[in-house]
Order: sequence, then C-alpha cells, then structure tokens
Amino acid sequence: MVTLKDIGERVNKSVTTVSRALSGCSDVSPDTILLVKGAAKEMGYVPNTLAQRLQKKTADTIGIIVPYSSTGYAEPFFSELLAGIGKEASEQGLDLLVAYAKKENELSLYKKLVSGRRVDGFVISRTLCQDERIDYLLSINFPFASFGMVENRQDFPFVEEDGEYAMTTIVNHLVERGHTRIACICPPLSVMFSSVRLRGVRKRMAELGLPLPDEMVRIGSFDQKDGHEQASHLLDLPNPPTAIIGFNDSIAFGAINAGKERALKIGEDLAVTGFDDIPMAEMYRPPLTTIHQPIAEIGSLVTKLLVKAIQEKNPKYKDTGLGLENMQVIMCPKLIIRESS
Amino acid sequence: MVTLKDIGERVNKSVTTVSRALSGCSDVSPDTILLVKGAAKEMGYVPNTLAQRLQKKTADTIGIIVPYSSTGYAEPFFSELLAGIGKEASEQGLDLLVAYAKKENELSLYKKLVSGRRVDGFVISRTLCQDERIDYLLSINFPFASFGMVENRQDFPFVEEDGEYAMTTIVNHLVERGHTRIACICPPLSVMFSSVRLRGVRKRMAELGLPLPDEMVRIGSFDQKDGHEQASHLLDLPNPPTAIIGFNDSIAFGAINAGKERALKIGEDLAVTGFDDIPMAEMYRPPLTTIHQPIAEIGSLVTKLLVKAIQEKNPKYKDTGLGLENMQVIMCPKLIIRESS
DNA sequence: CTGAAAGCGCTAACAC
DNA sequence: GTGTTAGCGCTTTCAG
Repeated sequence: MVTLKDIGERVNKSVTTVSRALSGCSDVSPDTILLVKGAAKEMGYVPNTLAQRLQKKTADTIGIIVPYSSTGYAEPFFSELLAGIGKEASEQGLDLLVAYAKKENELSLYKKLVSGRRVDGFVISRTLCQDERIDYLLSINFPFASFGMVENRQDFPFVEEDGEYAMTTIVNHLVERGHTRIACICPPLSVMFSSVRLRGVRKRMAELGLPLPDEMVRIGSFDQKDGHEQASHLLDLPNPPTAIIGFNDSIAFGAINAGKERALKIGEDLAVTGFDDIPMAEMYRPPLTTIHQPIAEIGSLVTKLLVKAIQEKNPKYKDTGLGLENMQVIMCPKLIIRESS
Repeated sequence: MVTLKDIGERVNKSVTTVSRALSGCSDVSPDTILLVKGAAKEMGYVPNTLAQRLQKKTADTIGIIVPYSSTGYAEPFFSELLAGIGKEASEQGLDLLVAYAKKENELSLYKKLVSGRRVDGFVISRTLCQDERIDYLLSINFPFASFGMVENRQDFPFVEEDGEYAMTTIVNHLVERGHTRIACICPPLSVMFSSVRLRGVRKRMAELGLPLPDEMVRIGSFDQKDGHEQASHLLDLPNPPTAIIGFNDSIAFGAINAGKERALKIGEDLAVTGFDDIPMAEMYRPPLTTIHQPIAEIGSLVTKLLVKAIQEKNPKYKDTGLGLENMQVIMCPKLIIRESS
C-alpha cells in the first residue's frame, strides 16, 4: 500500500510537495507536478480515505437508518427511496451508510452515529407528527433532510408531497365514479403522512357533503397483509363501502385481494386506490389506481438538500446564501387512474 | 467535541493512561479507571471512530454494491438481502456501506473502495458464471463472501442454494400435475443461478423422457415486465406450453398476467411457478407456487461468513482454524405449492 | 516554488 | 501503574 511518503522518497520531494502536486492546486512547479503524478500513477497510489477524513474532520458519508419490524424487512417503498439516495450520494462522492434498527433502538442509533462522527448528515423518512429524531438532530444542530414534514415545526430542509391535495383528487375521482360510501385504511396516525392524508379525505368529503363515519376509517399498519385484514373488516360490515382508499399501494393490494375473495369485481363493485405508485402497482391485477410519487427521484432530491445543509454548516461554503426557503420542496401529486377504480 | 486529551487534562493523566483506562484492558489502577471513566461519562466522551480506524488500519465497514439498470431500481430480492446483511452487520458492530452502480462501472467501483481502504470486505450477490468481481477480489486476496457460486473455481466463501435440485422438485411437481409441455423463462444465462437452474430443468426433463425444445426456453431479464413479454411469446406459440417455470418470482408474476390476459385459468389451464418466495408471492393472486429462499437469513449468513473471512486475514485471529470447507454453505431448497400450479 | 513542523485523535511499544 | 515517544496517512500553516 503506497503512501505519499513512498512516492516522496521515490522522487526526492517532501511529502508536502507531493500532496500539493497531487491535489492540483497551490503553487507547485509544472515539472514536479508531472513528475509526482507520473510516479503516483506508476506506483498505483491511491489516497487513504480514512486519513483524509480524519484530517478534514469530515466523514464524507451520509447515513440512513431504516426501521424494521419483525414483519416485513424491506418495504418496497424504502428500497426505491434507498436506490435514489444511493445514486445521488455516489454522484456527490459521498458514501452511504445504511443501518437497520428496530423502532425502539432507532434514536440511540442516531446518537451513536452522530457522536462517533461516522456520518455528516442523515436522510430521514416517514416522519412522525411528533418526531423525536428531528427534535434531536435539530437540538444539536446536526445536518439532515427529510422526506416528510412534522407537525409542530418546519425549520429544516424537507421534501413533501401535498397529501391533502392528493386525497382531494382521489375523492373527486371516486365520487365522479358514483361512490358515496368510501372507506380509508391508514397506517398509524402518529405517522405524519397518514394523518395528513386522512385529514385530506375528511376535508374533501365534508366539502362534498358526504359522511365519513368512524367505521369507515380503519387504522392498521403498512403492509399488504394488514391491508387485507382491514379491508376484510370493512367488507363484512352490514353496510360495506363501495370504495376503499388504501393509504399506500401495499395496503391497496391487500384490499383488492379481500374484495376478490368476496367475489367482488374490482373496479366495478368495489373501487380500490393506493398511494405511491410502486412498480408493482402497474403490474398488479387489476392495475392499481394510485398517486404517483417519483420515489427514487425524491430520494435523490432529499439527498441534494442534505448536501446543501451539510455545506451550509461548513464555514467554507457559508456564502451559498441558500435560505431554508430554498430547501423546502412541496411536490404536486398526480393521480394515475387504472382499472382498480 | 471531547477527546482523550481533554479528559486527560481534566484528571491529570496522560492520554495513554486515559486510553487504557477506557479500553478496560492493560494494567491500570482501579482508582484511575474509576476516575477516568467518571470524567469521560461526565464530559460525554465518545471515541472518534475515524481516528480509531486510521490507527487500527481497519474500516470496520463492509460493502455491498448493488447493480442497477435504467429499469427497476430496486428489485425486491435485493432489498430483502440488504436487510439481512444490514442487521447482521450492526450486530457485528460493522458499518454497512451501500453503493449503487451501473453494470459497466461496477468493477471500477470495487477497485475504488478497495484501494481507498473504505471497506474491509464485500458481500457479493447474483454471481455470474465467469465473474470478474470474484476474479479480481481473489487476485488481490481481498475478503469477500458471495451468495452464489461461479463456474470455474470455488476457493472462496459462499452460500448457495441447490438450484438443480430445486428445479427437479419443480419439474416433478408439474409433471405430477399432468404437464408435459413445460417452458422456462430465464434471466441471461451468464448469470450463474440462471444457467444452473436451466441445467436442472433440462436434466430432470431428460430423465423423465420429456422434450424441452428450444422454443420453450426464453431468455430475458429479471423483472415482471420482461416476464410478461416472454410469457406472451410462449402463449402465442402455435403449440403453447401448459406450464411456465419463471426463474424468479417477478418473472412468474408477469407470466401469470400474460396468462390471465389470454383468459387462461392460472393453476388449471396454465401452471406458473416462481423462485425466491418474496413476500409478494404469497399475496399475489393466485398465490404463487415457488421455491422458498430465506433471503434475509441468507444475507445474514453471508455476512457471517464474510466476517470470518476478514478475521482470517487478520493475524490476530489466524488460529480460528476455519478451513474454507466450513465457509461454504449449500442450502436445500424447499418447494412451496400454492394455487398457481 | 518547496520543505519543515504541527496536528487530526487514537493506540502501542517501550521505558521507568 | 503510568508516562514518553512514535506513528497511522494526510493536510495545512509558516518559513524560507
């Protein structure tokens, strides 16, 4: 493993000079630059990243902590997001550190990575209405960017889709199709997007003068199995809904199955909609009406925001003059109508 | 940010002593240990990981490079695997570095991570029959463990499922159900598992005296879309198959859709089988007959092998006495029969 | 233009 | 038991 010192010895120059020659800047004579670069190449020199980082006091790494439950290791949504983040990170020359944690260990893992200086910033996703991760990171002024807002504050960079508006378009669509008895299947309402979306549905239904009785709102989990279960409940009600709004695609898939089991014709007897437009949505049968979110691109966008946030903290770049307002993106959701509704 | 030096100054001890007291070992007086540990806690000391690593000459990080094509960022298979690897890594106290690369940049990314000493080893998956990544890592004696073997050599740690045997069980199952005109949809045969599985099908069909004409073997890609396309070809043949063996679950889902479009009753008119048993397999309609692979556990197992491989290279541990034979695991596949066949 | 010296934070060999 | 000294590989003043 060849070091600056090695090549210094070879060309009879000091380590310093070699370092400078290689880094390109600072004044070094063109001759030595050539000389050094030649030797470096010949000897197969590659800088030791760890050493560079120690000295720069930077990890050149961004972190993402993905929660897992006993059920469902890998939700399709996260995979997509991760891919987007990963691609952007490599384009920015940053490493991506991925850690998996159970919900109860999550915060302490954040703390550990922060205090060990193992990452320069975090991407956070699936925010909660009251999110202790965000409170923590904000309290120590550690860079992060999130996919999703929180309830009580918004003094940080984020990307958000307009969930209320999205739900308006869905309700409109269903009502146009003649549905009046509409149900929702939601993940826990402590999850920001879940509570926002439910609010959206409530609001639009009210505007249209339609009722949304409590029995039409089922709170469950994120996955298909649970979607199936909740939908079964709904469909076995004395007066079942004719349309089910799944708060994500997996839930909707479960609802479709539940409908099929009851010999309902999906898209006619029972309309089902999802949210996210994961790749499977288009391929499911029947194809799923859903809100399109460019998940991978969102991952990439959040990462870009994070990079800015990191740079802002670095005095060298402090003149980028980017206010927070330039680091808060709200995306306009798009309804994709397919055969399930 | 508090360092050893800081706490040394506080308690009037040398940095060395502090370091030793904290690390627990070496002889330090119980008093100073208490003193130092107290101060450390009070001051909120956390070691600087980067510094430790530089000095230990270790990255305490394992890497995985996941390939992506323009289509399909995140195959469900990889996500599962990643989750397994991630969990095991954190249990071992290792960071997981995830990088995304296009196929054509893949090898150079390996080289970059190796030469920058950014990882101590790699997990490799979806091996090719001739795999340049493996050739490279072996040639420089860099630790890795793979999910999947290669064709020409096997002097490295791996986990493999017995793909030939798996296919035997599938063919048996289909033939028992009365199928004789059986087709395969395979990813490129340069991919190890694909060629092994095809060999398995060929072998068993031959043993049973059944033909497997060329037109019954379609080579495509990994995803559902392509599965759909290939299956469409097959089903539009003058003499179409009555059973389709998809070489992974996504392909099988595509085939099921193609069948449905032609008004075939899946599981009766047309049998379809998959491979992997991703979570969706059970939830698809009809539920998919497939080979179960405990993907997340495999991820965890491969990671364990990798950790051993890394330790073996470290002189400190050289007496673990683990020969390669203990680091090569072949798993016995299990057929899960569901309604699609 | 180049080099010597210091330092990033930590660990380890070697004294005392 | 504890401190001194070196050193991991690199960057960055500060002098020449």
